Formats: sequence, C-alpha cells, structure tokens
Amino acid sequence: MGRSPCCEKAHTNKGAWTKEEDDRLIAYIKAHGEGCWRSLPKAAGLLRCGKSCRLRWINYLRPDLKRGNFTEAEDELIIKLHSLLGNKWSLIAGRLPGRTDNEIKNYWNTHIKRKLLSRGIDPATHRPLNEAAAQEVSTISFAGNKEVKEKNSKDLLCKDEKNPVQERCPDLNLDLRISPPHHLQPEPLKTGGGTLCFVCSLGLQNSKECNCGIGTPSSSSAGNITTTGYDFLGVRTDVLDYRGLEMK
DNA sequence: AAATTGCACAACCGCTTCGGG
DNA sequence: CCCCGAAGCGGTTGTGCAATT
Repeated sequence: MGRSPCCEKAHTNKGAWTKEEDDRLIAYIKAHGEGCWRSLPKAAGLLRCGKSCRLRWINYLRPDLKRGNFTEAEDELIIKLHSLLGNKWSLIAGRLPGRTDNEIKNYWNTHIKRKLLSRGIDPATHRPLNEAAAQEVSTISFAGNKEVKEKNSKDLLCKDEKNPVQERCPDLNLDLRISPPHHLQPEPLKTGGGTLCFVCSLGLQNSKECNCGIGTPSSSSAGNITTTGYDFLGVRTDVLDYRGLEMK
C-alpha cells in the first residue's frame, strides 16, 4: 500500500532553505507565476520537491505576507474563529490578511493556548476549565477532555459561586458572533421557510455535505436564505452568520 | 563560561480532497 | 463512475536561539 513519494527523495535537499534557493524560487515565480508545483523545482533549477517549494513560497516568501507580531485584535479574532471552526487553520488564515495557516497554527500552539488557559478557558473547547460551570452553559464540546478539566477545575476555581460563568471567570467572553453588527444587516434572508445547515452557513452551498437542500440546484435562490434556526454551540444562528467567511 | 531547558517557528510527513481523463 | 496525479491541509518534528541554572 501507500502512494509513491511526491518526488525523488534521493535527489532533493531537505531542511532549511538557503538564500540562493529562496532567490531562485522567487525569481521563477515572478517570471512564471504559481502553479504546477510538481514540475516547478526542476524548471527553477531547485533540488527540492514541489511540496517543499509550495510551502516555502506560501509560508515565507510570498510578498503579501505581513510577518511580525500579532496584534491584540488579531489574537481575539483568531480565538473567535477557532471557537467556531476548530483547527481549520486555512479558513482562519483566510480571514487574516497577510497571515498564513502555518503561522497561525504555530502562534496558536505557542501563545494563544497559554493565553486562554490563563483566562481559565480550555483552548480545545473554548469552555471554562471548570467543568461544573461549563455544564451550566449548554454548549457543544468540540473535544471534551475530562481528565484535563477535572484536574484544572481543582486548580482554577473562581470564587463566586452565584454566577458560575460570568462571575467566576470575568474575562470569559462567549459571544461567538462573526458577522456585521446586527443593526447593519439587511432583512433576514429567507428560504421560504427553510433553515440553513452548518455547511451552507459557512458559505459552502455547493458542498455535497449540504443537508438543508439549499445547496442543491433545484432549491436555491441565494437571496432567499435565513440563518435563523440552526443551532450551533447552543446559540441561534440568527446571531451566527459567517457566510462572509472567504475561502482562500 | 558551560550545560541545560524551554520557546518559537520553519519545514516535513502523511492523509484528504479535488479535478481531469 | 472510477482511477490517478496534483494540490491542499493539519499534525508533528527538528532546529536555532535565548533564558536560566
């Protein structure tokens, strides 16, 4: 079993890229544009596999990359997007101009995870580490980790028991909306009584995963969609409209 | 000053998805 | 409809550097 390797490994370089390799790749892409990564290394005179070239270009050499530190606003946006999308780094990166999925993934693993933990939030579920408090917020868990929560619940209990979510963890913000402010939105879109499935709410109306029928050719008229009624993370979707999410 | 530890991030690996024949 | 190759994606590893002992 197993597929053939993407390249002749015996004749390819590995590890860190040299300045000369970078220059060759940049020059080639400037001259010929992106595309056909498999044949690019040979054409550009690089002893690398196409995958490696693609990654180097996308994550490091692309001229539109922002680089540098993430801003506080970017942090918060990443957290919100992750709470909605999970580890869909490419989708998240699509909402952060100049940032790459790899960069965001690394940043998440090294910075944001810790930041959330310090706030008493489980980075995997975006729920309070205190399991008891979390249960009172009836939301769906992306990836419950009972052991971690049990351990942390002993260590990180907040003091006020009366309002378990807001009072115990004042920094916790469960507003997961990603949409223009409600007052800016036009009339709610309607399907003629139907509701929007999760796939369509992500803007993937043509996906075969669509189970609301809106994505099917016979049903849809894109201007007739309501997002009301689809329940995700325990919130009504009339406040959870991320059709504006752009795909890369 | 040397050794150790921890962090940050670039790069790799393998699986999935997509699209053309 | 099926097959296969290419591209895309997410998890993981490797490495260099700074901080600490």
